[in-house]
Amino acid sequence: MVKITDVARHAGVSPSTVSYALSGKRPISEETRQRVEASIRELGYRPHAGARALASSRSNVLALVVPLRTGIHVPVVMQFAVSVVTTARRYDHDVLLLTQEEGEDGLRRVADTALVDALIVMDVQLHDPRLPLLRSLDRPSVLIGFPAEPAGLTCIDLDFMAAGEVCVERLAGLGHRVVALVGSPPEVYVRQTAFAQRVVQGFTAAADRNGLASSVHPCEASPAAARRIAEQLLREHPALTGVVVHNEPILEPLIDAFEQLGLRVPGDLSVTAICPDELAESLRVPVTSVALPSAEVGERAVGLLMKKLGGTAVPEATLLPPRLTERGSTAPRDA
Amino acid sequence: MVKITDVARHAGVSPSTVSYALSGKRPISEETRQRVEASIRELGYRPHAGARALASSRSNVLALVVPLRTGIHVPVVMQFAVSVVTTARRYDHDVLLLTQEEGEDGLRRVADTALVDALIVMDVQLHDPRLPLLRSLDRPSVLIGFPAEPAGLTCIDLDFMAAGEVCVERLAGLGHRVVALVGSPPEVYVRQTAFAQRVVQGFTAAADRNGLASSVHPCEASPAAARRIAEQLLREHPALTGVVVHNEPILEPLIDAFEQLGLRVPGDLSVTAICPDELAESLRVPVTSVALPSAEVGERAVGLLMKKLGGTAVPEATLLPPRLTERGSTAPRDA
DNA sequence: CTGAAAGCGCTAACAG
DNA sequence: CTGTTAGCGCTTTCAG
Repeated sequence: MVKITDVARHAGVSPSTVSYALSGKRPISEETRQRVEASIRELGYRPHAGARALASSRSNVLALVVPLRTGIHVPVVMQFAVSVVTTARRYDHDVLLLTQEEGEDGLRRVADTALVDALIVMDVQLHDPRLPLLRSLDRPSVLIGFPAEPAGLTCIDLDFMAAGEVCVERLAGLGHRVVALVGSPPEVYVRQTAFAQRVVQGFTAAADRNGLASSVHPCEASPAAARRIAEQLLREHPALTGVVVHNEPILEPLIDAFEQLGLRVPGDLSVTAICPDELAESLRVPVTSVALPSAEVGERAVGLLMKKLGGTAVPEATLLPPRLTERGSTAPRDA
Repeated sequence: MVKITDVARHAGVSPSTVSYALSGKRPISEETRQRVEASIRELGYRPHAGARALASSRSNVLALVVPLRTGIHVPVVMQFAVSVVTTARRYDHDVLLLTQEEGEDGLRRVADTALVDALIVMDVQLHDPRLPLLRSLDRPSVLIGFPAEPAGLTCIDLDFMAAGEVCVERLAGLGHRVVALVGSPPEVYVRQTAFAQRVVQGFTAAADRNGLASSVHPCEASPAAARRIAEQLLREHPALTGVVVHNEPILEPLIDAFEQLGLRVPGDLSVTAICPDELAESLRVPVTSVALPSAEVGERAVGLLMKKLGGTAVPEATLLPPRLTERGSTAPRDA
């Protein structure tokens, strides 16, 4: 293995000069830098990660805790993870993958052993058991999602309440008077996943504000459940003309079900969704939707972490404003 | 930070004794071990990962390279990743997440900097550009999937050829004489992803062997594409009564399309699939399928890596035999 | 702008 | 069964 002293000897400089040439933490004459870089290339030198971590007390690794629960949409998690890894690399960091299964012990372990410099935690619950730990850890963290008590933590997420509102406002603007929210599977609400509840809040508030009749319907992530919900909606809310869907897997089946029940989208029924743009675009009926910006959230989460690692203060809360894209699934209500 | 010398002093032993008590690499008297463990607990000692890696030249971290390409089924990747992480933890290892985007440089980087001890590479192509690198690396690796030239590498995967065969044999056994394979999206074949081609080989060979008329149809992963394929099949192969599907996202839409075209499953048409059991079970018509054992592959990949890290020789090729589960989508052909 | 040298915290000979 | 000690390879004072 070629080490820094080898490079130093080969370039005719001291090890510290090689180190500084690499880190840029002190000025190096252009000529010296050239020689050092040439030697590095020639010898194929790679600094030893462990040695570096030991000497600098920085591992340049971030922990990413991904959820395993049911009721979450896997592609979103994956997209987010990829975005975190890609962004971390831009900052010269790597990403250690942890599953939620590891729980608090896992977080403590990777933090206390200095395996990672900082943590990103996905799928935060309203009363997440990991919050006290994260607050007490000596390493910075960023949460994806907002708990009930976010004080002392750094959180980022789409503003789901505003997203729910925007969907309703859009439907109201098109003249719809009776709307329904088809939401995530029941267990998601039972677990008190913040984002799901926030959508409900926004949806309901905006409906009330606009004088719309509204109802909320959790829904399992299966086509059969979608069909049942569609039938139930038509039966119980015959005047319904606007639906907001916050449940990726059933988006297409639900629209299919409505059409099979004789309702045209958007002719008889306008549909808006909160989901990734790629999904909304790819459906048979492209759906007007508020984007779930996983990639952006991942990017910004890493950015926040880097600032914190650099000693810069960051806002405790970052709520990304909803961005609604008009597609083919919404239309004015028939007069 | 509490370090090993602190523990040693507190327990009245030497640092090496603490180290050995932790690693079990040499016998420690029961009494000493008790004292050491008590001190560790009391002081909340956690060995520094970097120091450990430097001194032992083992980071206890595995690299996992996940694919990003289109045409792969995300939940399978995720399930595999989770299985790798979970299994790695059982062996006291962690997992560093790399995206395929990083390419060969990324692999070389994490290997050469000693960030990881070993690598797991998913989505291996027939002529994967990373193969020479993996062969030359001084760290062990395991590939998920088989390239054209697997010599000198450790590979593991479901035996996709046998899987294709099993599906056909099953249909043949039920009396079906005309069968079709609805496969992965065209780009998957263009990329020469080994597993997709192997399914085709097995499918075709078994069909020929059994004297069945057969055809192969790559298919995009959209419901619309599924519909088109269904129509095309009925038009071009009116005698068709058996279908093998190797394309998760379209499994349900395809069956829907067949039924909307007037074909009952399994009454008029028997369907078998190669897909995760959870998917096959969850469909409206539970589908007879060969399981895609992501969890098992992940587990065994880690197991192989651990053996290699321990200096034990392992087989170059591990092909998991297909396991077909009978569900509601297959029936004997009408006489 | 550069060098010398003191660790970072742990492991693994070596010695007993 | 246990202790002593020499590194592992790098970063970062301190000194010039």
